[in-house]
Amino acid sequence: SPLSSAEESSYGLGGDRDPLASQAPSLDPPYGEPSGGESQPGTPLLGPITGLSIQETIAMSPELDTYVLTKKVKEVLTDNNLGQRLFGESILGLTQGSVSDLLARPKPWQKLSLKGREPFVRMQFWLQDPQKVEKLMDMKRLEKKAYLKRRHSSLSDSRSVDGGLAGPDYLQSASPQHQRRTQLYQKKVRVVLGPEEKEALKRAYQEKPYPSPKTIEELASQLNLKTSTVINWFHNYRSRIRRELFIEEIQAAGSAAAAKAGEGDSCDGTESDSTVEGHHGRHRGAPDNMEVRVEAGVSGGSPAQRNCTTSGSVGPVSSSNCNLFSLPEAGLSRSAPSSHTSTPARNHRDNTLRRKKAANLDNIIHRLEKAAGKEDPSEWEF
DNA sequence: TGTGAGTCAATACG
DNA sequence: CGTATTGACTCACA
Repeated sequence: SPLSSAEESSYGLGGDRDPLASQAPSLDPPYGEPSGGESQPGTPLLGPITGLSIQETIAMSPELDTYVLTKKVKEVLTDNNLGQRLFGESILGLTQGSVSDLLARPKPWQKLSLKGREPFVRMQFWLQDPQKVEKLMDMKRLEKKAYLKRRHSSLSDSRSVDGGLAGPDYLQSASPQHQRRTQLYQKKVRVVLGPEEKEALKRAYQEKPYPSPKTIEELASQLNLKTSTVINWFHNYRSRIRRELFIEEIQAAGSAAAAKAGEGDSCDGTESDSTVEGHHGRHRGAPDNMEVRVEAGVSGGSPAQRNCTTSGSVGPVSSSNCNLFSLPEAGLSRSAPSSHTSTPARNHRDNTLRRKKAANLDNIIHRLEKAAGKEDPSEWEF
């Protein structure tokens, strides 16, 4: 809501944190953005035509089918050999990783915040642009040219190892707005949790999705991790599991009635094209051991997530959850394709299942407790 | 202060 | 190389 003026400076829409925009040849972040002026009431335009600001455009945007949208985008990109990085940085104003994530598991439109809808609106506009491919290809060429140029000069310039650390140099000058100013760009080492640590955290999550500070401390010391790492892990895990549930909803709603999506998913991998339709390519692993599946559900009173197309989003109680009750089923980590057991501990699937069910219940309880504080049922948020 | 939503950016993977 | 994953961080909000 306050997207309006708030985060102008760097993040959000005014976004000029875009490395490419400021330095490289011309690449403006997303579409319009002519007003070079630092964010200001000016506000960037999204479409060439509309004279609306991005936020206005987004706010008015009709419901988009994020699943279909991303599918088309992926199609166009791959068909034309255009990478996510280029697309993300020049069209969406996002990094490659974010684009990958967005394209792989888009959240349903209704579950997106105003800000979260922005990338999708941009995708929509992009798809409508008859010259989308040409434009991107042009930028690709420009980049390559610039790259070769840099490379050439630095090579002949004796410094083979360009003075500035590896990586696209336009990224170096770009400031993530925070710790960058630190001395000599400390690469920021990423903590990588070991399999057993994750295993332990997942187990803890199963018992208590929302651990108390005390529990977190304990976990941290037991696993020899920083408290913040444990906290972050829980935040991320919860959030990612939630997203998987959303995706299940889409799939359930999409292919609902018909052949109830069961287990075997086989199916082509190249996609069919119809609209909704479940997306089978299952193996897009969810965070490791968490593969959520809709169990039964469908037929029941399932509100059938009126996601795509129609709008009948009338539902008084914003429900969405009969799927909350679906439980995750032990999944396999990608590292162990064949028969489970990527980790020793995974023998009894029953126990695991039971625990996951418990975790889901805890989750539900947690939400109910929060909702309990609200009188009007319409305020209940699950 | 804690949480969800969005992202970033390092790095694992192919 | 390009893509996928994921710990950490920023924000808005209650």
